[in-house]
This record gives sequence, structure tokens and C-alpha cells, in this order.
Amino acid sequence: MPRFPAQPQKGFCDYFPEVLRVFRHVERQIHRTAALFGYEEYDGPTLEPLEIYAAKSGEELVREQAYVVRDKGGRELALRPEMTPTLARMVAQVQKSVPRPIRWYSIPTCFRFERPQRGRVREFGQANVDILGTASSDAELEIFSFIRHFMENLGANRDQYRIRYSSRRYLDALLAQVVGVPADRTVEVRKMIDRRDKLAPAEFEKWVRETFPEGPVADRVLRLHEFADPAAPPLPDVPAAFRESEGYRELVEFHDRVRQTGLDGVAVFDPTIVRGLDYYTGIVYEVHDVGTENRRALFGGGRYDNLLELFSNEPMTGTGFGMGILTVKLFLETYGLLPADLSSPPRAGAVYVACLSAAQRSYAFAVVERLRGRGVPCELDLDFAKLGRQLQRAEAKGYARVAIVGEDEARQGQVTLKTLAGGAQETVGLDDLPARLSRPER
RNA sequence: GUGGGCGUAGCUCAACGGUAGAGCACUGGACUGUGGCUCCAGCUGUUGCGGGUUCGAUUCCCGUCGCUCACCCCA
Repeated sequence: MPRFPAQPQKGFCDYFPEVLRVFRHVERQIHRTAALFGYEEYDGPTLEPLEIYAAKSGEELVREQAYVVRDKGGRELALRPEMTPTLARMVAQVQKSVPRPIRWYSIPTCFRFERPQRGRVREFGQANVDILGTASSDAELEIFSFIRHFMENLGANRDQYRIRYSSRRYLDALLAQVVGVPADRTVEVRKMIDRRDKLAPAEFEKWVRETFPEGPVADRVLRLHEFADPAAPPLPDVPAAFRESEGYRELVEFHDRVRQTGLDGVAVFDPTIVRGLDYYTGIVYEVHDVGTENRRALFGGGRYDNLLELFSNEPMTGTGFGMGILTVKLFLETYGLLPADLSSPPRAGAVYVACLSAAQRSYAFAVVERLRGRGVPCELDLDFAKLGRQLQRAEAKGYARVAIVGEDEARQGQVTLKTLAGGAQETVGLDDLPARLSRPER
């Protein structure tokens, strides 16, 4: 008899109960926070036409990372590598009929064909939170506040993570008007800035100087990471035109608003935040672990002004983030933030019913029927093993109390209720049992 | 696609040329209806796969597959 491998496909995960509890814990905090902010949950198809990613998401995401399937009609479909194009497609259908701004969230499963490693698998859960239909950067402030509440719900403190933000428009203006990068090379420099953290300083400098042999431009590129106040880039000869650019005004105002709303403890301006997805046009942001153990961004997001145009004549702007459930799980593990009660199944108020022999099985069934009818969760041992064995199983499964059903109990319409922790036990009539169990065990 | 590490019992790992082992888990018993501690017994293996060197390979060499970490990219 040939055996198939018991392991799942590379990059795909089996979620055993004790692991799934942790993922669900993270998701629960998303649901809680969303409810607190008035966001409604939506969901969409796992398969989408490949073109909707090809148009705006970025070449690599589509060409190398997309799972592409061809259906029987010959259409090229992709297992969604991200949720935002689906969101844009859905919003296009209802944008004229729903009140704005639209506050929606989802926790989709997404797929990317990449080499798995710490914090990255091929099938992954990603919470998406978006607000559409308002151009105000107060939307970004709300998103930052959302992130802070979410992290607080998880037990993280503000010294453990940081929201870092910048702006595409600001960076483009800065590069063009202050640094002196030719228009046709801004994409190249963006990539360079994005990659800076990953290279040794000397290596980065060498790369920059080789790319821009003309010294002044290289000097300025090398100093881009140094400044914390977008209103005051520490570069010589900042032209007035830069201060009048939309990118400058928008980001400087936002930077002030971050401070005014008390978010500056968790959110900082960082000119090196670029983001990989092509559709971002305005303020972009990432959330990082402050420590070094988790390099990968926990969240990534930004504002997209042109995404709706793929599906609608009516333009609509939006901003939002994707958050990896797995990366957040690693963060929680790193800082010891997982609640202790996640280590065992939830058995609050539940009882394990031990049945000593087949002769009492009908009575035992009546016992669990009665309990469940009164809303008391219970599990019946089906093996008639010796009592010690059944008590062990009850404990291993996380039950605090066991109702023992044997010959005497069956005859008298009772059970013996035992509390495992102390070992105390009492005889309880079947009619009194649900009420007795609804009191907390001691 | 590139580079490092690792593949031995269900799990975690030892043995590093000379008869494949331990702990945990599991099963039975000491203890016929009372668990956690202890003790006894039992169970599980083509040492990932293929080839080479050798009297002899889990061990050394080559290939291959798988896992993992890092790079690229990203949640």
C-alpha cells in the first residue's frame, strides 16, 4: 500500500488546534478593533482575473509570485496575492450607493509563490483595513490610531513597535527638486532607498557613488535617512519650489497632525519608507518591530488614488494596510504577549463525562444530553476504560471537572462530580447537575 | 534564482567507520470505581532516496529530494 506524504505542500500550513488558537486570537483582536472603529467586514473571491494585478500591483508580484490557473474557458486567473484590487473592484460596484467614507476590513487568505522562511509562507492570512472616499489625511491618522488600539489589544506597548511613514509625492518632489535626481531615475533611487537597511553602510555608499558618479547627488542621497522632520530636510539649497509642492505641503501638514493627536509616540516620519506596490500614490506607512528579531514589516500600507479607475469611471481615493497574521504571531511570541489560556483548549464551565462500562452507556448519553440542553459543554468518554485512564484523558484535554457515571450512579439517577485540581468530589442528582456546574469550580 | 545549516522511532535528539540508542508520548501492569508522583514490562526504524569508497557506512565522498535560515521581494 503506497503512502502519501503526511506533510502539506511547501509553504502551506496545517493548522493544528493549539496553533490555530493563536491565529484566531490575533484575528479576534482585528475584529474587536474594527468594531470599535465602525469598520464593516467584507470578503471576496479567492480567484481573480490576473490582469487586475498586472495593471497596478507591480511586475514582480504578478510575474513571479502569482499562482496562475487557467480555467476551462481558457481564462487566466490568479489566486489573490493581495486583497486591495478585489476591494477596489467591489467598491466600484457600490461606490454610488453607500455612505462615505467607506470603512471596510477583511481577513483574507492570500497566496504568493515565494521561498518560505521565517514569517513568510505561500498561503497566508492577511488582515486588510481600508478607508475609502475621503482625501483627508485624517483618514491616515485614523488608520494609525486603529493600529495603536489593535497593538494595545494584543498587549504590546509603544516601545515594542513603530509606525514609520513617508509619502510618495513628498519623496518624488524631494528627489527631483532637492536631491537633483533626473526624472527618469527616480524609480531606481526609490528602490535604492528602500534597500538601504539591508546593506552594510559601506556597501550602500559604494553602490550610491557608483550609480551617481557626479558627487553632489550621491552626497545628498546618502544623507536622506538622517532627517526626522519633513519640514526641514538637512540639505543645502532647498529651493522654494519644493516647499510649495503638493507632496511637501501634504506631508508636513500630516506630520503636524500626528503630533497634535498624540500619535507621535508610536508614529515617526521616515524618508526611507517607500513600499513595493506600484499603486501607492500618497502617504505610505509600515509597522516594524523595534527589536531586531523580526525584520519583516508587520503591517504595510498607503494611499492609492488611481486604483478604482480600473473598474469605474468615478475616481475614488483610499488608504489602508495589510497586516500579516503570521508576522504578528511571531511578534507576540518574541515579546511573550500570548495569553496563557491559549495554551490549552477553552474548557471554561465544561465537564468531562466518564462512563465506567457499556452497561451505563444509555444513562451516560442521557447525562450529556441533559447538560447540553442546558448549555453546559461536555464531552463523553466512549471507551469504558478504567477510571484512572479516563481521568487522565480528562486532564490531558484540559477539563477541570469530571462527572463519573458508574453502576451506582446510573441506578440512582446521579453522577459523581469530581474536581480534578483538588480531588474533591460529591454526589449530585441529575436534575441538580446543570445548576451545580454553572457555579465555578473551586 | 543565489548562499549557509539540517534530514536517525509519533515528537525532541544521541551515536560520527565496528551489533542503531535515550527522553517524552503511547499500550499493559503494580493499583477489579479514582488521575497527577513512582516502579516494571511492551511498542515503534528500509538512519530521506540513489550511487561510490571500505572487510564493514547512520558516520566519509558524489548526486538527488525534502526541510530550514538568509538574500531577492514582501504580510
